[in-house]
Amino acid sequence: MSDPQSSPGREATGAAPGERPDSPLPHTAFVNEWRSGQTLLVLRELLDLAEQVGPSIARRAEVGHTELRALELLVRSPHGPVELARELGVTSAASSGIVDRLEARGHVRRVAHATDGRRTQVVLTDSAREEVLGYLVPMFAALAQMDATFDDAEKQIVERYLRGAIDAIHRII
Amino acid sequence: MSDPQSSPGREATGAAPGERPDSPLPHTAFVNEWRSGQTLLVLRELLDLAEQVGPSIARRAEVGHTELRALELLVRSPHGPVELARELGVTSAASSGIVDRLEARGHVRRVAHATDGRRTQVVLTDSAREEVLGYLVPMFAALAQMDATFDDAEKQIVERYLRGAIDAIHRII
DNA sequence: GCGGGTCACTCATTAGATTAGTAATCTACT
DNA sequence: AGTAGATTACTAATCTAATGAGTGACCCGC
Repeated sequence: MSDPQSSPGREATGAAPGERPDSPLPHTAFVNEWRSGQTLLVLRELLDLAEQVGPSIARRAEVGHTELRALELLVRSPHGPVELARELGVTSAASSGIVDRLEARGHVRRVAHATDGRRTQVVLTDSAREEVLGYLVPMFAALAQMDATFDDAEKQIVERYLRGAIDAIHRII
Repeated sequence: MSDPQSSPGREATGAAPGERPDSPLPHTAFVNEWRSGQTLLVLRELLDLAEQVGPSIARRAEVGHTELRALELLVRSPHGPVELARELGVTSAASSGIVDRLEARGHVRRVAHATDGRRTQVVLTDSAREEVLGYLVPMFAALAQMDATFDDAEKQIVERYLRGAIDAIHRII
């Protein structure tokens, strides 16, 4: 997500001896041409920042990055280990380890499923819920406070922009 | 950053036998009270999505997540290994390995620094620059296209919102 | 009541990070 | 000019968290 604007390591039309002077490096050429607007730059700054949130909280909470993502899922509702694995994009073997580590730290409990003897429900403990939310709530509160300074007409414009950004990102995901 | 809205695993005022009925779980209570607006939900959807971009591209490019981040930095300008380590938030030992792996795949070259005998410049090869930009350009192009459908007054509102979001996130980072 | 599918888990291996420590080189001070 | 302290790049040993492969328990439709 970093800014590909300008590439000091290479001239736009630079050519090594023996190469054709305008050798086709289409993406490089495209990016060198490109001057994006202020709003787009701010959006990209936000997207870059968003990538740092997870790892940063995980460090402070002293859990792995994937473990934090598991905790975030578990804040919403209990999941089985395999279900977690699917949502996290890891193997069920990895998920077993994730639940082991979270259980060892007292963040979750394994509870047998009521009707299906194969299943286990991984349930967040109250203390873990409080801790996870304790990390997230300040951000959500600050976002809500910021959001409240916009009237409905403005929010509608912003929402259209944000949905546009989501669609754009979905093109490469 | 998944949605902490609603917590089916626990009643808002639920209390285990022997506990005080309204035991203080302040963050949980706060979140249970909270109904956030549509725009905020869309913003959070965007932030969640942003976290997936890096890993998804790294998978396709068949490089590690940190290696991709290094490549993104190197698209902008050459860096020394230690400089990379600082920007990536890893140790210099890890950075040595990152550069090793990128070099082995032909994505970067190590070039001796012109004046400082201690230093190495890690330089992106043209093919790697093209490849990295090839993954990013479609998204940037789509974002620019979307951005172009907004007039200046609208962009100003959006920009204020985005800057507000950046500030909010910075409170917990 | 059997067979295919699912779930949770274990084991061995691998990728990628850490800590600790080294040699080479640069820079500031006397 | 000589030297002390910083900085750079790297190596070695170790740790963590992932993978792939495979196991046994259990569910459900035929």
